[in-house]
Amino acid sequence: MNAVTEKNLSRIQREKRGKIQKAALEVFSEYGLRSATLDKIATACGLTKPNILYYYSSKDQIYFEVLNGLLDEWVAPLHEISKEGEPIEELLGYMKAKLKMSKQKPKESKLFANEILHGAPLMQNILATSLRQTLDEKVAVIDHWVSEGKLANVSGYHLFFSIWAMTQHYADFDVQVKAILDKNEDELFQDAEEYLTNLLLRMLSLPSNQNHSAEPC
Amino acid sequence: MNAVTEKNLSRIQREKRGKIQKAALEVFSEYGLRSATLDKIATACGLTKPNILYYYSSKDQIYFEVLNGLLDEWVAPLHEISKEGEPIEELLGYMKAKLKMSKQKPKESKLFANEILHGAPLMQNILATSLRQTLDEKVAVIDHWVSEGKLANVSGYHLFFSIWAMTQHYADFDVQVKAILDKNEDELFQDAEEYLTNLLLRMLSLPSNQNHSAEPC
DNA sequence: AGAAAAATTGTCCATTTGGTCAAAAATTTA
DNA sequence: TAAATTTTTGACCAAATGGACAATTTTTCT
Repeated sequence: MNAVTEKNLSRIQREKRGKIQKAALEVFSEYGLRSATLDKIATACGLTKPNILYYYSSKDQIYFEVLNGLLDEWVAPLHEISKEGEPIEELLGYMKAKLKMSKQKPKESKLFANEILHGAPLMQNILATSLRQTLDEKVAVIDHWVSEGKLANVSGYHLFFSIWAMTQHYADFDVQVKAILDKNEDELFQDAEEYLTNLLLRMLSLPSNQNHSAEPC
Repeated sequence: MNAVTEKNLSRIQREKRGKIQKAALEVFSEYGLRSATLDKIATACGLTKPNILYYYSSKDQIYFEVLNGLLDEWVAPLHEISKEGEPIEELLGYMKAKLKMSKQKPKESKLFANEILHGAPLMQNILATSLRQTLDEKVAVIDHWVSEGKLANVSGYHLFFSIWAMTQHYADFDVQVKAILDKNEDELFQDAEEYLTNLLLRMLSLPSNQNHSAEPC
């Protein structure tokens, strides 16, 4: 019949599952898996608790679905790093993409942060296989750039760790950031981007000659 | 009578409260406030649940005491930054102190991270007053160094954010880091320190002349 | 030692919460 | 329109859990 609709779900099913997932993201990202209650999710999406359980078999399953549904999107910017591109440009672009996600998707960021913070019981496998493999590839690209003399000599792994840490910090610890800085969000992220751009430029540029022009003394 | 013992607690009280706090740190840092149960804490310290409630009036109070008991220690390295010292040395020292804490006190780091991640309901006040004030002072020091030409021109606030983010990342997201890198902890933190030292050196050194010696072309 | 105070515990309770289920309501299909 | 199917819900249950409390044991003090 309706082989076109994704996963063969009826209109109602797609709508309701969507509502539930959206509400679940709100609640899980704010409270974490355990503190989030089905009642909170139910209230947030205007359904009753048994109705939610008609669409998902358990609270854990909702959590799993939400987490998994966001995973690809979350890792996507990493795939955009191109071996063919200009090294520093590529890495600056990656940082900016991650920072943009922190600004526009803080709930998602917090959801992942919370999951990893508590041992990543549902993701450890993915981290150690899929993410690790992707990262290994990108680190190889960085090593290549370094060996070609297009990039200062840095550890690719730690470079990625620090980009993750610094960009996600503005989402995950926004309460702290906002307790210290009064700026509005636009200003804040503008400043952050400027700061991080400068940081990466200094970090990644070759020490002797900035840019490409070697200018002998 | 025993006016010397801190807070006038008996030997037994000091011992038991210590045990409870230690166990509570384990459990709270692993599970978070809500998922942690008094039974888990009781098991972890070898006491019964009612016995714990003899020393602390509620689970929330235990959490509050643990968090507060660690706060001073947590912020301490910030106070060590001296206006009189050599700027880059001071900031490298701060980074190293924070990194050392991530290595030696990952549970504490996770406890704070979790608290802030979920809106810092018990700390927002402290963040916005005490921490903010201390940080303002230290940022003023950095601005002073910058204006004196002893440091590259960077935003002090964002510099601190990035140092916090990068160092605490190795504790808070250790599961992810370890899923990606096989190194043992000593190696890992050794590499991290090297990487971060390099990063800060490049970030903070004045662009034209490294070190202090201006060597005209 | 004996009394007083402190510490410990077994038992119990109320609330929260994930989940069940049968019945009712709404929707789709024939 | 009537039957079949899907969706929704009110009522209910069992387990988990924070906490109360009286009784008992241990420690301290005189």
